[in-house]
Amino acid sequence: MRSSWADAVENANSGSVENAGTSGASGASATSKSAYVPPHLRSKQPTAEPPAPSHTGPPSASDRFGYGGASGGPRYGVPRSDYGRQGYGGGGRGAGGWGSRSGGWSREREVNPFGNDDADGLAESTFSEQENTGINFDAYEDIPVETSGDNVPPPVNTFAEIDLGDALNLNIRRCKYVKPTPVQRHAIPISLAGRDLMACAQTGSGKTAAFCFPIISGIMRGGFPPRPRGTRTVFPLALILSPTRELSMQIHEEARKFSYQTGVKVVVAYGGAPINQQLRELERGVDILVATPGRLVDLLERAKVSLQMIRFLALDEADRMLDMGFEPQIRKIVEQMDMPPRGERQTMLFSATFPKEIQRLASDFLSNYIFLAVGRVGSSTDLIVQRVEFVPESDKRSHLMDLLHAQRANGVHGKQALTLVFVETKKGADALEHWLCMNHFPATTIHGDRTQQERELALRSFKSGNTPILVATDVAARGLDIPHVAHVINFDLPNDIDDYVHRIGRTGRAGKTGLATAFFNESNMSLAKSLAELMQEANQEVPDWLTRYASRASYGGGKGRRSSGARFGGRDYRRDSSYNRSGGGSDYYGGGGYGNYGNYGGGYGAGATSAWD
DNA sequence: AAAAAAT
Repeated sequence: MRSSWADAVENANSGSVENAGTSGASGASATSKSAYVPPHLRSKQPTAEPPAPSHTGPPSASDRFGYGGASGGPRYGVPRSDYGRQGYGGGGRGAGGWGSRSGGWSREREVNPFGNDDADGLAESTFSEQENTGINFDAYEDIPVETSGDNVPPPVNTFAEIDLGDALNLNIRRCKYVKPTPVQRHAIPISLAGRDLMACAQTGSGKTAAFCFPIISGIMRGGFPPRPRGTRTVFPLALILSPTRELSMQIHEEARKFSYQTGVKVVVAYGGAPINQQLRELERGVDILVATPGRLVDLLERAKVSLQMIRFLALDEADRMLDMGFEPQIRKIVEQMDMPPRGERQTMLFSATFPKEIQRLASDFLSNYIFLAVGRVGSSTDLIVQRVEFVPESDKRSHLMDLLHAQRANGVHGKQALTLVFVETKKGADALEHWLCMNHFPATTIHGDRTQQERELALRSFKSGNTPILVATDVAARGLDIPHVAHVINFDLPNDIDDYVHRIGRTGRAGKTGLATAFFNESNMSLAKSLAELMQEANQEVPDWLTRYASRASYGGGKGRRSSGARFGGRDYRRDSSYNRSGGGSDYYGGGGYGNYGNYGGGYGAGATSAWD
């Protein structure tokens, strides 16, 4: 019989995971780098006269490797000499203390992104407690972490240990962040040291701040180049790419808070919305550009945007950005336009999952990078109760109805308990939404066939609790931070276990518990093995019938053991024996290209042990 | 086979 889902959550097994220390350094040897050449001194002639930097530009390659690159020994804590140090370390000047913009758009009045009248938002009562963040800080203990790479900078325990600057520190307080999350503790020092980074961490664990803080801080330290004259082309200093429009919007909103009154301007550009308004925003000035790939390519081809001045590149949901659908566009943006090559810019890749083959592709964009894997808040997926039920295709609707009725009966619905239902197709999403509405369950839907307006309306309506059921395709699977999602239902299971991981990650966020229910039937056999293993590793109850399906050889294909590692995120592919045997960097795989993607099930089963096994 | 991402 079925117990209520609320009971299931309550009875969640919250066994703790043993804490694994950071592992020893291994991985790629540093490759030699040529000295940094500012964009305006490079041989390639720009389409327009680029701005002359008011400083020495991005850190030189040798500087970038202050944590033990090719030559320099460890230089922990040594201040950067190439950055103007006036105001460094908190000169008490508040906003703009590090690098005041010499011209351009800093004098424009900036809208308070915190949405309150208390522009400072610093009344003691509001930032002294954790309740506003909704983050369960107790769950932060015993988070397993793995780092690898050369000379990994040590993590910090408090924001105070990091010198991000007065203006940014003020915004951290305004955001009511009390202490850094695990991914922030590790990733921020790595980024501030100028190192490239590949990070596995769930969204909702503070990932956006983990790459935004170093970018904002780095831009302020580096100083703002004067605006170019005689051209309408804009030259952002940082680029953040994400796979969906809504995620780009979300990152933009967060980044605006972090950069409030720092003089750092954040602009977002994505498709489905009028380009003219985005162009106007860009022309008013941009330091950090948040974008989806298609619209950015459009802007680049129209020469509205140049990437010549890029100092920081961040790819969110990096494994999706490098999969079959996106890889050509990303390569075009990163390798075939005018962005400085790896080693000259600083590159950060973030995702909750990082299959080995994708890591190989990603290493093309990185230079002597550090790999970081951080467990979820509360360790792994302990905070999500995962259930899988055998539901024939024809019974799915009535079964869904049963679940929803049970929730309603338990008073678990409305604003505080949203339900996110994933389906496979856009048509299926529309059909299910319609059917739910007919049956008096207020639902809406989000998928790629809807207009951008409809998509945004649907998301707002869901978030507000107005329509507490959202039927979604995979457009909503990644990155979206929707508070109060209590239940994720995989009405149709995805074919890829990593997609499953991202989907269920929409609940159980920020240290809260959640429930994930999957409808499994004959058409999901290819997922049986990986799903059973994933649930087992997350200490979830695996039904016997699923174990039986999983053990059948004919169904055991798929990916075999999870490519992305056991409990979360993944493992540095450079540490695999095949890599170590090659004794080289990514060049060894130069001819590998993308062709093998999808075949990476074999080959490393026994070798893919994790630090927590 | 599907979804996402430019017009």
